[in-house]
Amino acid sequence: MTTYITTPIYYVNAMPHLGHAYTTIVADTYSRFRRLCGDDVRFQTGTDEHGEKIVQAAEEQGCSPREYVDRISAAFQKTWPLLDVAPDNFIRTTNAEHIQVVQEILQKVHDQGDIYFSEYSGHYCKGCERFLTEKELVDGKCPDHLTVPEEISEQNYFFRMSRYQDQLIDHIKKNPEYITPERYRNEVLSFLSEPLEDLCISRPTTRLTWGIPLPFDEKFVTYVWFDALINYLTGIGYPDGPDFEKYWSVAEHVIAKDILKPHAIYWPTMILAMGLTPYKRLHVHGYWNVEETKMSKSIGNVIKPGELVQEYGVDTVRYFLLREMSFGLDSSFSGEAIVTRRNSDLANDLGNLFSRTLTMIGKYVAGRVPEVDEKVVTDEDRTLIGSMEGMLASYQRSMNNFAFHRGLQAVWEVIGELNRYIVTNAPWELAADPAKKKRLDTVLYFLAESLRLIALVLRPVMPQAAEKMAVALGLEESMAGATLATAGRWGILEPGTGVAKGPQLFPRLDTGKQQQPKKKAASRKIEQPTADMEGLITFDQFGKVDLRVAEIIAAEKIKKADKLVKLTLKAPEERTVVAGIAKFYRPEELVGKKVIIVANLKPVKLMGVTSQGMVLAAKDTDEQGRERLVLSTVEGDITPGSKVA
RNA sequence: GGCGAUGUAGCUCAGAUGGUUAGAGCAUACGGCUCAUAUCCGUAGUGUCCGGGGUUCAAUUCCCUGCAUCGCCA
Repeated sequence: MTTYITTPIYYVNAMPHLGHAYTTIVADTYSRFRRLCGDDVRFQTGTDEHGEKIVQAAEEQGCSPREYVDRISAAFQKTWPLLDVAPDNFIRTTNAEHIQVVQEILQKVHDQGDIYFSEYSGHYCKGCERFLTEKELVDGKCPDHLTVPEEISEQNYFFRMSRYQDQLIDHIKKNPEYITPERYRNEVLSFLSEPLEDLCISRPTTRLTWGIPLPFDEKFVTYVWFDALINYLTGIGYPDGPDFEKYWSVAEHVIAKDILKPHAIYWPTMILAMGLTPYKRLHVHGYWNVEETKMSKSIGNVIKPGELVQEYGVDTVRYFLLREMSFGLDSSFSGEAIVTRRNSDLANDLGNLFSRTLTMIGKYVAGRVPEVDEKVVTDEDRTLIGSMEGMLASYQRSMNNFAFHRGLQAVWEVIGELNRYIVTNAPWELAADPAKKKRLDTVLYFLAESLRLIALVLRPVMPQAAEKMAVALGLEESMAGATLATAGRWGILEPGTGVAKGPQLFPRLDTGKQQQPKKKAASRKIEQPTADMEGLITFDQFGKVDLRVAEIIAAEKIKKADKLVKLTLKAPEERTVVAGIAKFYRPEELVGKKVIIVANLKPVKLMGVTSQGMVLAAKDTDEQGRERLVLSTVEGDITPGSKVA
């Protein structure tokens, strides 16, 4: 498979901030994830460098536009390695190749009649770099910049976006995943339900020269979108580069919600006008709210990615951003939230799990991965393998859908399970008894192998921590080219592998608050049955459930309820039980069956019928997603009312 | 003004084409363990599931309406 993932190219009127960092980390993580899946991946980011604001900013700083954009673009290029972001290509709209391709495309689209010349006038706001409508003005001023717009009459070139409107609507409707999450797809469709206006794509050179000249009229330069969006094509060698076909057919764009319209409307219509196939998916994310206000360049509460990394570490920053934000929604950002995530998820749960496991392998089995003895493998062990496999599946599904928070949640669920596994198996007790050596070996193998899988799936999110884990587990070389197909299975770790605990993976960070040592409370014994771990119950607890064999002596469907059947049972007394099995059994075929019931369930009224207990049944789903349900019964003849235990 | 989204524990959020006792993490209290990074495990909670009406045997879930917040459009 092949993957082409892009970030927007960032406008160089501002230095890199949290918003840029998030978008780019998302794209980087996805690119690493697809590589982990074995894909041929191309990941591109870059800078957008033309326009009026750039000229202004350069003037303010007393340098030429060229010097200015070189400097800011360099700042972006220097920022990404700090975040462990590794694009395959960094494109700049001032590149000669890009400029040439933009001009070729403009000429082609112009030649086919999709670009026309027209005159209009209006209130032009320099800050917005666009004309404002009367209604947008507040007291005659631009509401965003609080300045009075200039009255300008201008001739310009327009792109016939409207010509491709129906084709675009059709494409979006036929491809539910074209724009995700769904809320943004709906927003675009709602916008498209009104006729589109054509798009102004030029600026006269009398007003702006810092842009790409129109090939068919040298008195004009291209204005923003026809220049910027085309980077997605020029970056992979459009029109005839060898990689173009390969990557364009699978192009996926990541953007923040503020540039939804250009990416979901302008860009696809441009693509259609060029005669290309639309990109594959557009992933739209929300904003980070900082201290209750939106991240904005103009407000000034800008968070510098480099400083974040310096303070918390790159892995923590990446983990936090991906874990904390539900992709598509807004989230709030605070140092306190980062520290909480770092300490509880990374230091306490993962770091400590890793540390205690490696220490025990060092102490109890001389630092070598031990062998599993099949004879001492328990049901709990098999459940653990199942959990790890379940985690791998749900992780992959979530990462593919850009639900990074869910993917990480799945990983942390098994981390919790492993911490419980250590407590229930208490390797320190096994180690104290030489007769339990094989069990000890098996438990430690299960832990090490689970950690190997965790290190594998964390690679896209926290490359450095995952690498440290791999090194400590003695598999740095075999990890290098590993994919989920080759290494994402249980039982790969070789017994005998030398394991060496390194420094702490994630030292705890100071919360700022003084940690009060917990005072020892007077111990006080309360006798009560307690569960040893979630999901397990004690024998006493099990003993409270009164399971019995019951014979169905009558059955009738409850009217107006499509799932419910009223059963009369002999167990041995007669009782009424309502069961939700009407979709799977007809009443007449139920009579005479001996089923297993929970006899001491608190009675409950369903559809006006009091149900005294519950019938046990097993349920699954076949490959078509159809549900199947089979009643639990007993093998052989036995008196109704017999206890099941 | 039009369209849409959201409103669930102290905080951040899951949730079910309507069905027993509404969940998770963080925070809090208590107990246990000692392999581990003052970590880990267990137990305990608290909820007008935004308000009001309707449909239904049954609504946090469906419908209507109001309020609040947010987004898109005009």
